[in-house]
Amino acid sequence: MSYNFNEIEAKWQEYWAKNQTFKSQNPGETNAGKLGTPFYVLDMFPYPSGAGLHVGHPLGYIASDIYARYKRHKGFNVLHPQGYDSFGLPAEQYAIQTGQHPALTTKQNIKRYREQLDKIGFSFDWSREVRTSDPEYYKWTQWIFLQLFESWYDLEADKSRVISELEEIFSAEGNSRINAACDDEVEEFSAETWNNFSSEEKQTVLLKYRLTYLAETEVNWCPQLGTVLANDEIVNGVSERGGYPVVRKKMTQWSMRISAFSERLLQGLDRLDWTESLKESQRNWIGKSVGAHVDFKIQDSEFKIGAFTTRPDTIFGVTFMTLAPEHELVEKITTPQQKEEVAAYVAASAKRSERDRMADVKSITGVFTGAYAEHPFTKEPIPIWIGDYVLAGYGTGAVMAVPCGDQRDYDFAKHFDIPIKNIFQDIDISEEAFAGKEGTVIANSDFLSGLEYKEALQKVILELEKTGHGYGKTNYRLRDAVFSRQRYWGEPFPIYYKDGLPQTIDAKHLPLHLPEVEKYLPTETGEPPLGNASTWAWDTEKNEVVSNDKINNETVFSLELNTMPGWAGSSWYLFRYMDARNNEEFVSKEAQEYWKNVDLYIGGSEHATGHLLYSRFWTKFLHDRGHLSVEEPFKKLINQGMILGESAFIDSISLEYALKYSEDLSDDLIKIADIQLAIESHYNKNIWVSSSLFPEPKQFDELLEKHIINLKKSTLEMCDRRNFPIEDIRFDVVLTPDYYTHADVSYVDASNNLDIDSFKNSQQGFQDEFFLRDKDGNFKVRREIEKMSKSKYNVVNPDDICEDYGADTLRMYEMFLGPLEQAKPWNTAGITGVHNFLKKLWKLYHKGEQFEVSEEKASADSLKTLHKTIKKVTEDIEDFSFNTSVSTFMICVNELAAQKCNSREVLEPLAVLIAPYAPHIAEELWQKLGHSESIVTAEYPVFEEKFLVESTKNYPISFNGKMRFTMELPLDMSKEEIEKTVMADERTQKQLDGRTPKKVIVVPGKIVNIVG
RNA sequence: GCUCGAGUGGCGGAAUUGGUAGACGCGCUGGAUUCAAAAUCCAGUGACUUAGGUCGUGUGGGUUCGAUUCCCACCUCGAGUACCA
Repeated sequence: MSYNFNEIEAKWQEYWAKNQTFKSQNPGETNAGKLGTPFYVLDMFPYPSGAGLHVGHPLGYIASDIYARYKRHKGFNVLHPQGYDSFGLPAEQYAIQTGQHPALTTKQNIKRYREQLDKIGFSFDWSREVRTSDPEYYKWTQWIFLQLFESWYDLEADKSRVISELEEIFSAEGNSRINAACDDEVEEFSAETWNNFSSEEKQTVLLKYRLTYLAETEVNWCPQLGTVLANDEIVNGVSERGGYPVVRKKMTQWSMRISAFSERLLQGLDRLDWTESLKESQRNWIGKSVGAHVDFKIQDSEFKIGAFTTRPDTIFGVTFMTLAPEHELVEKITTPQQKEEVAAYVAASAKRSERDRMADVKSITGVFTGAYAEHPFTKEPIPIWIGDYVLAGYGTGAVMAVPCGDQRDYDFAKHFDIPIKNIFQDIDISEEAFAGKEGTVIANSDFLSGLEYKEALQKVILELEKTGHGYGKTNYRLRDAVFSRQRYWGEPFPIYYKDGLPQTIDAKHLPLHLPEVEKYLPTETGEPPLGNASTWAWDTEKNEVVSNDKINNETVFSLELNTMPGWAGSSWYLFRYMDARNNEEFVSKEAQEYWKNVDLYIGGSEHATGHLLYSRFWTKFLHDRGHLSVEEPFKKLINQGMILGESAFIDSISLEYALKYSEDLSDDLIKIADIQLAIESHYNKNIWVSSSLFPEPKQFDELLEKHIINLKKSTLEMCDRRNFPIEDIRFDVVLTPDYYTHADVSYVDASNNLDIDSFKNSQQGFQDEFFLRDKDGNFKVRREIEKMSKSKYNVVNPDDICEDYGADTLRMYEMFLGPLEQAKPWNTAGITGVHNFLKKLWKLYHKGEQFEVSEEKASADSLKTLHKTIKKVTEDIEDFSFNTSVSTFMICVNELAAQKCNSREVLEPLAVLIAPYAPHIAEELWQKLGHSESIVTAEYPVFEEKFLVESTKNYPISFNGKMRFTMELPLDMSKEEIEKTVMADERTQKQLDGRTPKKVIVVPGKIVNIVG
């Protein structure tokens, strides 16, 4: 019986679905037997795009599936769910173009995804599937939003607390003593003032403390997408999705006070088993810097400028200050003489997009305000400048410039001829600034002179605090995250507005369903798409959504028009899987305490500063508020490398031919033009050239010549027809590489030959073009590695691989390609090797067409092969080194085949061992071996050292470190005896050629090295 | 610029603690089988070579009896980040 993979795979996929083989039990749910230790394996949430899965997507899913299946064999109660991050931009963009409801598109895409996933044989527990766009799911996303709204951050206790406790504190002692995370411009008030506040005033103040708050902020506005974007959604100054320009704009937006968690998010990294590079990205993103805040009084003014610096020890080197153009004091302090120049500069820099600013980091621009600050210690006047190298969003938006110690300040000072004061002992700063810290001695600095960096740092902070000019401060680059999106396809906020202030809809009335709209575009007045909904008002008496015309601002109010961003739903989904159908809570306490958090998370590194940071933030928050027992969502995380596509390119050349006539005809321009036009219309097509012709110009010329002869012939014929004197026409043919284009890889075979006919028929515009083949009659494409994408025509579909080779082959081949974390190109060339291996495996259990397994004792060799394999494969799985375990299986099967082993004693454990990798074939063999239950929970084979014990070792004998020959020696032989035996060997004597060795190194069980 | 990775045959890659460099697979070469092809099986396959050897893991140095592995300097490529005071 041959290995009929299509039949086997369909059979077992149906069996698993029917028997719910991978359904995991929560405590209390189970009726039979004891649950194993819980183990949670999760893949990063897929967005179901219209393009479907390509072979790159399942890489991580296969790895996690192998691990999940392995853990089941080891007796764990494994939670391995899957679902869809189904809100998002692409479905909405598609809706705008086609009018099709994004819910419909999303549903179709999910269906396609599911079909593709099922074909690969994943062991997902589909009974727990979630979709973020499902009201039963987003009800809880809205609920979490309400919890955030009802919370503030106590920096003293380093913990989120419920907002009513803050109100109590305010009414007892005001806000002067409380250390809470809040907006910058909160004013101090006493308990008395607070208690006399109106309800509106109180709400306005509280909004500045809530963990999600409404405030006018500088946002990244993307006009093409019609929405704001978070910092992590912008790549190189353009939108991550679509690549559209992004500009700065002030807008009233919901934000998340993630900055309050900066330190905890940073510290928590040390306890996570994540890759160092990923942790490093998060550290950089959080961007902690320790230094001081220094206040500079402005001369002849009531204002002062606060500046953050990491080098307060260099304060005596300050020779100017620079403000960001957006800084609020700019307008107030600029002197009348400078007003015009400053206004022009501010206006100009406001117009520059983020991208322009990034593209142009080299040119130094700035303008003097005319105002002077006062040095806190020397009381000397310091000129205040503005410059756009200072970012409004970082620190206070003001820099105390120390040109001798900071290169940007140095360059700025040089450019505008501002003095540079050297405050470093024995350091030359005539060419560039000196940024060194350790070992530097401060000079020229009053009470800091003669001190080393560290001492100076401590002393100056002490002095600043003593004189009230500043204090030690830690700054973070991490900004609060903008949470509003001016889009349709997202979670609606459970918020309505009363007198311009946001009011929450009580949790018991959730979910607040996404309304239907006619159009998915912004309204004519520029409001978000929800502004198109006619039934989008909240009736506070009936507690339901009612028609907009009922709005009276007494009992019926207008609802929030923004929706939540994509990361809302994905920041907590891991907990929903634990208890996916719970209608009372987002997750039950028991279920969460049982599963805790994700033990193994596999996904791409592109989520480093988005999803992975936001979900850590929400987990910490929900933990603080007592809803979760854990503080981190993902214990161990592995980034799978991207599978790249091998694009196929075809190149075209153009023939430039000049027609030259004899003198007397040369001025007959009309006729020349006529001829040229005729030639061009005749040869008005691209000439595509096989890439095999490029490296060999001779062959190329030869082939081309034929072509040119035809060209000449037809030209001459034409001249003849038109009564043109042809004798004097000369052709100058010049070849120039013209342009290239992608050819769909599905028309290219493994040897890079293009199936020209199929290609011409499928891709528009090539029907009449000319393809120049090489002398073997082939047309070869040029290959190049690129990201796998539909637009590059290099997508390989996993369904096709499953069809041709089977899912088991696909699974093993993807693992065999190389280390999981490494990016690698997809190349089908090697897939036959893996497929042949599975065929060989199948054959071990068969004799001819018959299944046949012997009940006799296996040979010592076969048992050794088996146990060697158990050992290596188990170690490899634990290390996530799946590529080497595939090799190990190949070696195992090759050896067993050579040993002619067909003993049940070996073949039965082997089937279990390979089941995580190739589950379908393993199930089939398991059934043939006589088992009625699925192999999925079969016990994992136990490694026994005794089968590997050897009595001899084939010692490599090296001379000066180079291996020359090997010698079989007993392992229990002593060092001295080994040396004696080796020295006595004639090959040793031959190598030595009469010399006496200086030294003989014997490492028993390892090596012998003879020196001399 | 900074941070983190990585450089090994024709290709993907292996060598887990410093101990036989190139496992395993692809490709290629030769052979068996076949009318033929596919499939399958067997053998070979780092380079050079005077056939004894010599060289060989990005480059140059170092430590060591012994280095792909450890240390120093440099080069190249990839990823992330970018005026962060």
